[in-house]
Amino acid sequence: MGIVSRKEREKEEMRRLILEAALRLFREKGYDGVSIRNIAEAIEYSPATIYLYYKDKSEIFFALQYEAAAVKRDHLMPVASIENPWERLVEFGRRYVDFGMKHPDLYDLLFITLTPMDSIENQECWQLGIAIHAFFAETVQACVDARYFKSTDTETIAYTLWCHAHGLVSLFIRERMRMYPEEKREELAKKSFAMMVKMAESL
Amino acid sequence: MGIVSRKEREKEEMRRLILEAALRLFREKGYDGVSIRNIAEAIEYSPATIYLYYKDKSEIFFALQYEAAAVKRDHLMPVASIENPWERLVEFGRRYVDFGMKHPDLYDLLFITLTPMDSIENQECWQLGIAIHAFFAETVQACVDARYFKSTDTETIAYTLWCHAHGLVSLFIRERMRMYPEEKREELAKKSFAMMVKMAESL
DNA sequence: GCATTTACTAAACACTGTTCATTAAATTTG
DNA sequence: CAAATTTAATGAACAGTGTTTAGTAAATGC
Repeated sequence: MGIVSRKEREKEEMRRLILEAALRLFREKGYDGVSIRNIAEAIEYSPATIYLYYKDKSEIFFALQYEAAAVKRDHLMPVASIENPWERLVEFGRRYVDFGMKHPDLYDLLFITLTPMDSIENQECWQLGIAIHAFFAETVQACVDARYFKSTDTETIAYTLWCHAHGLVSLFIRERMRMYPEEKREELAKKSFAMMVKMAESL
Repeated sequence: MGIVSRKEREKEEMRRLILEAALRLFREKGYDGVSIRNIAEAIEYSPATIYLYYKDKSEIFFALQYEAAAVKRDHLMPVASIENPWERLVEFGRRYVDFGMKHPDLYDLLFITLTPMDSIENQECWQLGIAIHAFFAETVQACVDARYFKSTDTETIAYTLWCHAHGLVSLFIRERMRMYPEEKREELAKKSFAMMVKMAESL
């Protein structure tokens, strides 16, 4: 292997170094709480060096959002092997909520953060997200096809289920459950999920 | 009226001036997109003057969050006059979603923004929010008492309904419905609300 | 009229994202 | 091998941020 490929490898290593430092810092202090200077300090390089590997702060954000989408995919896609569409759907939902609770910063990155959403459609992370959503929509369609619901409005069913799951996770991780005592919050979330499953059964 | 009361009045007018400029700017550019200097420029005072009326930027945020909660209360509380608890609940939900769609920045302020939530329990805005939530919980309780649901787990029912409504609004205003064509999004939201009402009927 | 309080601000401090000229090292060329 | 060139990294700067402080000028109290 010539020096060209070594250079490329080193460049890739540097990008990883930046990304890992950024992810760790973002998890600790949030996107706005971390500066390029903080990241540079963490990897013991000058701030200007970061700009040799990423165009700006938002590009680091996009790269991390892709990582987050990949973690989410690995967390959810195992349910693809479940034959029964209804069981597959329920397990998908359970894992979606579980992902949000276990990785609040990644969930935030994917579904709440507003930052630079302008050209997101062109980003890899978006493509990955679309693919996972498509799998979800197909699973709902499979349930409709197998007459698991009275309604046949697949799109609305899928969206309604997503709304509930997203509301569940985002109220939790954005600290809007303070009217419930800390130790009851997770239990309430579990009960609500179960209730939604029951409601969906008679949908 | 002595000059003391005039001074107080002037102080109050100044606070209003700051708040109105801040609210307008926050709506246009978001909390992070607006600087103290921007607000100062808008009201034609120096940045330091702002600090004579508000301790820091987060106090302006709290004041605005209180205004937002008041707008929300005015938008929702008229339903208190609806006698039938189920009709009251449905109308409350409709207006909750409507408030979020009509005032995305206020909704954001109340239910999504993370900013300085540390000591929020002591803030007026939180008390107001708690009161509105309590009214919602009481309405659900009234429905349970009147046997509108099979389930009697009031807390979980209320929370589940809230999750769905919040998910609906927050996915919309945080731009996570891009997989649906722009012109279909609001219709989908309406359909989903209707579906949730139907589901709740058979809860 | 003079002392005091009030209202306000210019300037500074320590940050931020980002750019650019410069340096030092690695690589290619003669 | 030495000279020329490309590459990698940075120090310093620019324009912005939230916030504090010292100082001024006007309004008020005596």
